[in-house]
Amino acid sequence: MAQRTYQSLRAAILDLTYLPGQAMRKSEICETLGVSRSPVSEAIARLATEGLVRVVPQAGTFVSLFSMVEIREGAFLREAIESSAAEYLASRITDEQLALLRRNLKLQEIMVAEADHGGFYGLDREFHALILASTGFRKLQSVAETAWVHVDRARKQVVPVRGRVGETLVEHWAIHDALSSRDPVASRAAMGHHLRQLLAYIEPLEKERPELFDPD
Amino acid sequence: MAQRTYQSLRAAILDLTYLPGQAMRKSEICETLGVSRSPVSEAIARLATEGLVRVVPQAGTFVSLFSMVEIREGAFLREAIESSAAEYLASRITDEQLALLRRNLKLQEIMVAEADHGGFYGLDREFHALILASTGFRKLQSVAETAWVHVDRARKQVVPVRGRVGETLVEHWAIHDALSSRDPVASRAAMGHHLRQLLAYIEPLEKERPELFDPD
DNA sequence: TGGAAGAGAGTGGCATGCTAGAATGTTAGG
DNA sequence: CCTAACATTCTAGCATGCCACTCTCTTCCA
Repeated sequence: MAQRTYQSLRAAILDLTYLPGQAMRKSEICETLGVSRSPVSEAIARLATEGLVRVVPQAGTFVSLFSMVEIREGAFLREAIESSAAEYLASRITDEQLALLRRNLKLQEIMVAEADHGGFYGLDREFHALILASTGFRKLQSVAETAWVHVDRARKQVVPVRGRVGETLVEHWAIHDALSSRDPVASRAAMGHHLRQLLAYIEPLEKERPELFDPD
Repeated sequence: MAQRTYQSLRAAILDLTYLPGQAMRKSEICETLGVSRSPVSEAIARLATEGLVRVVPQAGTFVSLFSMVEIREGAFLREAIESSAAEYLASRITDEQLALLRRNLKLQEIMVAEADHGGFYGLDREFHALILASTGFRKLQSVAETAWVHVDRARKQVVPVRGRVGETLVEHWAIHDALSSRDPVASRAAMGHHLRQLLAYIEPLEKERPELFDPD
């Protein structure tokens, strides 16, 4: 049940139900979720290790502000992980795994045609998860997701405004093509290029919404 | 003070004071460290997220067995992170940072000459920490360390037997040289080559001490 | 004698009282 | 009117009681 409160709080932070900088009152959370302080404390401890909240002893826990340093760091980490995964996978990926990728990409094309951005976003996540899962390493996805969490929180502030599903789809196909031709160098390059795109969309946010950011 | 018990337990697991598979009794830990169950629970929760212990609800907490899959995954992750860091750093590293690396390497040479393996190991860690810190990303080191922890636990079973400080020193210098010549490709290659060496020393352990391993 | 069922001990997880310290609002003094 | 010190109120963190569940050892029956 601590797991449940953890996921609940995490989701609330990511979709800005809890605003950056806002205090998270344990007593409030307890009565809202109908649980005791123990599971809430454990959940907050996990959120603190992820950097989503900042705990000040004997004072309070606060939702972390956006930090351009942490966002860049998260982007760097995910690029390091997924680019290496693509390179590693190029010489090992099976035809079945490639077929799963193609199936996912076909669905992405439908979502683009129907302008279903929510559906596209889900398939985007699944596409990257498929690639990481194909390596056979089980925890890679959770590490990448943890690294990515700060980028993702900022992305939600930007992407509804400036979508780029068309370009994203092309880049996804490029990754698939590099993998299917079993070219490690091209696979790393395609994945790296793809992941570097988003950061350019996020950078301006610091100037547009400075109140959300931690003055590093 | 939960932090203190966490570090204490973590160290005990890493140097095999707690053997793989052994049960960790909370009550025992409480009276040993003289603390209550709350900080112990929090520490164990953190260890569980790192994969160092396995918690079976209402049954017990057990030190994780070695797992060749997790060891390979940790090695993959660290290579992904540090190789990318080396590539990233090649075009950004300052002369001061290079000087710090050189100073560290000079000390490593002394340790090799004096056959002080413990001292060399400490400098080895510092060398890699220096490189990660030079990127300006603050959490990189803790992520790499968390990823590496399973490899490190296995390493301690091997390296006292089969040291390779001489070869390691040569590889460290190669990394430094690639960085100082500001060559991203060579830097990534040198770091990747260096990190891939250790795994070859660990692989045989699975056959030598199968009782320590989780039959994946 | 073997196997299964039951009783007991032990475990992790949740709930809750308590304490030390930080922040804020108020009051007293300059 | 401003400043500084104090008191009140809040917080996180630790200690501890309680409970539901698991495991093991013993006992009883086939």
